[in-house]
Amino acid sequence: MKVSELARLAGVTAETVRHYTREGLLHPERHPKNGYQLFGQGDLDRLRFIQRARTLGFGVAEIRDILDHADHGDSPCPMVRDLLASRLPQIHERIRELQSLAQRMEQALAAWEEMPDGTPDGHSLCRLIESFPEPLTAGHETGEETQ
Amino acid sequence: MKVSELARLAGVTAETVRHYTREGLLHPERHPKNGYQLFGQGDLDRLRFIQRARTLGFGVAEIRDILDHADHGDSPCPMVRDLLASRLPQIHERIRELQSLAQRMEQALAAWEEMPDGTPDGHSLCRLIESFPEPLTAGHETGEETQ
DNA sequence: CCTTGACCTATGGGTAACCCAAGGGTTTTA
DNA sequence: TAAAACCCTTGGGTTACCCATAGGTCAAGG
Repeated sequence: MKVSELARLAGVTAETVRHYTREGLLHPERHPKNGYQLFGQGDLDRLRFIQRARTLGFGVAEIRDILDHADHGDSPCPMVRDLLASRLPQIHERIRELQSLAQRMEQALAAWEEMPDGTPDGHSLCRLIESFPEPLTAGHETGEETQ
Repeated sequence: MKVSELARLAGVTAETVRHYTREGLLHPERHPKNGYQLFGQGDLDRLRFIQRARTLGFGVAEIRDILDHADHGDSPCPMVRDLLASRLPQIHERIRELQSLAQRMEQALAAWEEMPDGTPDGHSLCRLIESFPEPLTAGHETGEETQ
């Protein structure tokens, strides 16, 4: 099958399939005449594996390593377990950060209700933000907010 | 003060200060002789405001809009409130996703313990992942309460 | 005076996992 | 046979920065 059909069967875009192929997760054959990528049933299984691994938080490069191991006949399970175990605390940390963020947002919205309406003064920027606690400038602990 | 001093006072890197300046969040003067960026106390306040807004989940472009409004004498508070209100459900959704992810990871690690050890067969990739449910393109599986 | 080292500048490339547009070839279908 | 539909590759965009490079500037010491 060709790119679009594989993509449709797996529920992703054709671009995603091409992306995985570029990144070395899929190894389609090429039609000798027109250069089209040709996938088989195994590639569909492989793509579904990729999707499940993604939902488990694995990155594309990690999944490539896992698949490479498996392609060499090695069991990737120990690698998978180690990756899972090392990532899990980070996920929990991220959850805590987001819960804290949600709490701050709700707090801000609640505070808004009780404030002198409008507060259209150019002096202050926005009390809702200005009155918020410092983001812990001094301590600088682990907890970069990026994504 | 110069870039590094402002950065140090706010607890960020000089690169971050330059980044915000490039993105139009800060408007330092320029030393006419050497072109150095010159910041004042107001810029420190502004930078702290930016930091607080970031911890509330605002993006750099949004903060620029907020600051621009304020610079024009308009109260940015309605904008802030709307942004907050529209983003909050997404944060909660993201939390749910991550909790589901953590749960799947823990489930996988627990399943590992009970499996026939090693399972070093090249046929299957990794049962821990293969036996997992489909990503469910648009659904909430075994959800969990947050709050 | 001159060098060293710390600081400044602008530019460009990298990150993660894709999405999208452009330009051009191929296959299918009406 | 010609348009519709699909394929290819290349390159640029997304977020919020970080880092490397090359070169200009400044304070202090020898």
